[in-house]
Amino acid sequence: MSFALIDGNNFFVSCERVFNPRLEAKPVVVLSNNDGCVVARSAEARMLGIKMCAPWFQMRNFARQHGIIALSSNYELYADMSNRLMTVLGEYSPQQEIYSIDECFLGLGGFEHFDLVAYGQRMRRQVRQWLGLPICIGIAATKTLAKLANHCAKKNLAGEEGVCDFIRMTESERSGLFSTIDSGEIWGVGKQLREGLRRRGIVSVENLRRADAKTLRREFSVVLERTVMELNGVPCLGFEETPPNKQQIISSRSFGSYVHELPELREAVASYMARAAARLRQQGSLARMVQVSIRTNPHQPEHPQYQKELSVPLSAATDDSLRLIRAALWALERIYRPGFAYQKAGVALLDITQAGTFQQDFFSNKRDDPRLMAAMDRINAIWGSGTLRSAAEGIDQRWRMKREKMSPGYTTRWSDIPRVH
DNA sequence: CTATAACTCTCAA
DNA sequence: CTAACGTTGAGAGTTATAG
Repeated sequence: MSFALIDGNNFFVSCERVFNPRLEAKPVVVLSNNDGCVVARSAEARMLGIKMCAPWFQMRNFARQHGIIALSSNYELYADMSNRLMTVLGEYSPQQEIYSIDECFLGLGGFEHFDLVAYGQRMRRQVRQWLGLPICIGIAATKTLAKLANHCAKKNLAGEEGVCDFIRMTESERSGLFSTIDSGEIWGVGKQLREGLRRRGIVSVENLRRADAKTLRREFSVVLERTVMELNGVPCLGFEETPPNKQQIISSRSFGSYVHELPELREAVASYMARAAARLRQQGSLARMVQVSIRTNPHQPEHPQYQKELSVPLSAATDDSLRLIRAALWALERIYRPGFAYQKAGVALLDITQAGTFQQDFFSNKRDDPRLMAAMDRINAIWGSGTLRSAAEGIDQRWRMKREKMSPGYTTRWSDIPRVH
């Protein structure tokens, strides 16, 4: 068995460039929600030393000096481009695992007699021509190695023109290459683990690959043991073609500006819960627990800080937005304290079960009417989400996040398509 | 005491 | 111009609690 991992090159920036060629060859960054931090940067922006997750307001001046173009994130656009990308790539194998908005694995079992590098080049050309997006491709015997091969393709450490195939390399070529790569580049090795490994003299990918898996399991975790085996070509990670239902659904967001009063918080919490409940119904599940959290801005320690969350068990599992909103607001009332500048609120649906298999409420004869939610979901599907909503979500929604530099919905909104004069 | 629930930490994109 | 630092989810491991 072998795997390919296909990954978009600075995906969000590339999506923007497809529809705005003036961004080509310039330093461009895309910002997180609320125009907070850098979440994607073009090669030119990276060269200028812009770091991932850098708070935007701190680098405003630097950006102005160097002509860096910043854009708010336009998730509608990226999600739509992602769907197109995944559809095109899915044609290249009967097995596809969509891992994130810009990444997927393809199962290449039975493709061994192919020239896989040429196959990868074909994918690249087609995606470039059909969608205008640049991608890189890593090919190897396990998912962890395919991720690493993709990294090598991106950084031009090995392979040719954005395609890197470890299977085709000799053992000594791989050893040589792996000795030059830091362990932190490996999928599953984050900041903590990298530091722990370094203390034991394990610095490079090659060091880790040669280390004793059982010992590492004892000293770290079973996860690291699997990683080591995967690096040695032993597949430990399965293929997830159909993503399992979520076990928890979270909806949280920072506000456009601080919120002080309960009524505004109530609107936000109701809105977040409506979103979460819609996703719950989409996967055909019910939730038995609702959690609400609010907090001030932890980056301003000189201001009074407050952070609190509360979980509420429901007497019966439900997917009814109105019922879930009532529970969330009940929890919010209990954790709200006046006198603080709230920066963020969130809700979570927990203890999720499949619809139809749940325990009915012993103490209540009230039943949800599924027709109401079905009608609401259909109306919002046709006319846009939020068209029909609970009054608790509010009208003005002044707390909504800021996105001051957002590009148009080029592929999803007729009204946003620029006119040609 | 064990089994499970609840919570914390880490990682990822 | 102001003031200003993301979101979502999984899984492992640890601690608390119930019986």
